Amino acid sequence: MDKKPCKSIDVEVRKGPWTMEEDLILMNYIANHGEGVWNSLARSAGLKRTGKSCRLRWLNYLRPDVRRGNITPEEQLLIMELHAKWGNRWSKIAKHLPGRTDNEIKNYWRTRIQKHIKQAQNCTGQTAENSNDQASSSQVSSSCPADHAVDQSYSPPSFNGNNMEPYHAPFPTESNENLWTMEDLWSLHLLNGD
DNA sequence: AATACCTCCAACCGCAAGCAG
DNA sequence: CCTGCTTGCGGTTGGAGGTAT
Repeated sequence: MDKKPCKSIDVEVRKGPWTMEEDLILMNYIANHGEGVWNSLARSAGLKRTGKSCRLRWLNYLRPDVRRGNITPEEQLLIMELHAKWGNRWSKIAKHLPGRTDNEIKNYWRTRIQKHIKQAQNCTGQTAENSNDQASSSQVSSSCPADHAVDQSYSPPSFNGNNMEPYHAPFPTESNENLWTMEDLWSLHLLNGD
């Protein structure tokens, strides 16, 4: 893939966190030209990023319809349900959760749900090793009872027992995640005149 | 107050599938 | 049919921020 990092000139490729400027460039470019061939998009837009990186940034963060944080109990249930059905098919699962990205669901699963699965299993006397984190990746539901156990016995702290209470999704808008909010970006983008 | 540890998430990497020439 | 390129996906990692000691 990156076998030929530089076809013509040594174009240095930026990595790491995106800057506000880069975000704006990408947003403006897509607003004007639409999504397209990401590699050439990156070049034409003047971004020193790979097409992959641009695509990821757009899909996971910049898209206007993307919703981040604040996963509702309903969504959480749905994720668990679909994961029990399909395993780690994050993109497939994401399609059933409008505005959610596969990356977010994946992260959510790994950081929140999986943790509680382990805890639940420890409580029921199973060892964490038994359940082998990755078990779900390929054989998933069929051969992994633990995964089903998830559905029923796993009870996320946020909405278990007493009827799906809280999780009042504290994160207002993730505003503090980056130094600028999506609203900032979009208003800037509008100012820049699309 | 300092620092060690933990959690979470954005972003990168490698692989595979799809497609065009 | 073969080859190379692009896209999409899933796994993994690095670092920022939060919490505990």
